[in-house]
Amino acid sequence: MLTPRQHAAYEFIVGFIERTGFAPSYEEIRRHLGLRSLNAVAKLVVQLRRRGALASARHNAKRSLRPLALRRPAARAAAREPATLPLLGLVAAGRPIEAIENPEPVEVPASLLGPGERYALRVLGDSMIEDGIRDGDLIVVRRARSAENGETVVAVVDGEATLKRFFRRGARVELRPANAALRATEWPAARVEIRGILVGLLRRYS
Amino acid sequence: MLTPRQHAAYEFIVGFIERTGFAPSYEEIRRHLGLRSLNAVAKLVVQLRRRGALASARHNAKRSLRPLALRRPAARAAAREPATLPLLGLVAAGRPIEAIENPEPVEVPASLLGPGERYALRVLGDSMIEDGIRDGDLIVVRRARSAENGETVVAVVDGEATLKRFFRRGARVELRPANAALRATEWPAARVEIRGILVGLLRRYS
DNA sequence: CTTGACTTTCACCTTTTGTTCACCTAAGAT
DNA sequence: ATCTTAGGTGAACAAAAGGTGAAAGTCAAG
Repeated sequence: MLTPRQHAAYEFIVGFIERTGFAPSYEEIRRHLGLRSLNAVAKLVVQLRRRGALASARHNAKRSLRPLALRRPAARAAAREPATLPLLGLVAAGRPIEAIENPEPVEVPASLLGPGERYALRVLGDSMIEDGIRDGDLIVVRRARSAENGETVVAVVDGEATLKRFFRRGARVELRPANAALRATEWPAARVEIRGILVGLLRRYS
Repeated sequence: MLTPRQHAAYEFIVGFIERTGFAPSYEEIRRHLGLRSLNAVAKLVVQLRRRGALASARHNAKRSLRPLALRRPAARAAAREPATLPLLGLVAAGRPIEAIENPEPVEVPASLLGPGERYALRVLGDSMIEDGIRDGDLIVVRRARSAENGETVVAVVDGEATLKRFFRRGARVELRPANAALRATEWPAARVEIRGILVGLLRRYS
């Protein structure tokens, strides 16, 4: 549970993101809360992370505050059945691989469901390893045709499906892997077809 | 079930959270109940926790009162429910944190179930980030008292729960984080109590 | 390579708040 | 009658949370 101060900070951050599409800087939070020291903001952010209200981010990543869904139970729908999504194929990594059309159903928890059409993919390779997405993971994707900067998307370029972070650069689009060994690629926006946005991940250790 | 006094306190707490989004302090409860001593509040809170109306919290955590769904048994018999596991608490990272009692259920897909008793924990911090386990992830753990070398375990050392890779070194045990910024620790085997082995992971992007 | 915009950290201080100790009262249960 | 449990009073305490100011560290873009 948050303290009033933390709550105020959290509300501001969430609201800010909703209004502007990007996260506030510490300075902006400081001003809004009427503080004098950035350290106070930093400490609040630490608390919010500790309490699971904000996701932790790459060190020093700017404007990277991201609310972590601490969603309230929501009017639980009627008799729920174990929900399944179609496993549409493999999404790659270093070397993109085509998606196959062989929808085998996989069960996912309701917490990974939500508005919009969703499907599952198996991750192949290590291109997103620094974002904690590993070879063999099952990802849940919400079907979408556009994305916000920084979101992780399933995109098809020249018939090859990849999982990358999405950044719009004017008329071009950057697809950035989370792997220091790989380069970001940039394409004319028209050549990149977004197929969905990453919303969940399932991993099994055997 | 609850005594009238307990009920009054509980109602106030729940209402307060609904109104403000955060939990009341003991002082605020005291005022509302017309008490003079904080100790009276403390005792009521203890009762409410004992009776499963409130979740237990970290020692000294401020404004951490959290109502626990007092779900009545309902007809949960035959109806095939999505499988759930108890969310037993937080497992840390840099700074280990206590487990909570009074687990709340979280739904997991059948693929993460299997032989043995299993439970869920919320990951806090980045100690295992290089293994793709991130802050806020939900992990599924199979209860076990021993582990094989290299397995990722939930272990308790001196009352602190951590998530680490396990290695046996003769009479000692090495607990190795997956984070270059952190050091592996080594302990006499007797001091390390293994609580379970990591078998699954669930992440949600918001 | 430098700059500017940001995030982190350090040292140190104040306030808020949960916990505990000793002791008291009333109402049932044994 | 007395033991146990729920509720209370009041005071003291320790830890967590919240802050100030300044400095250092990072990273992407120019």
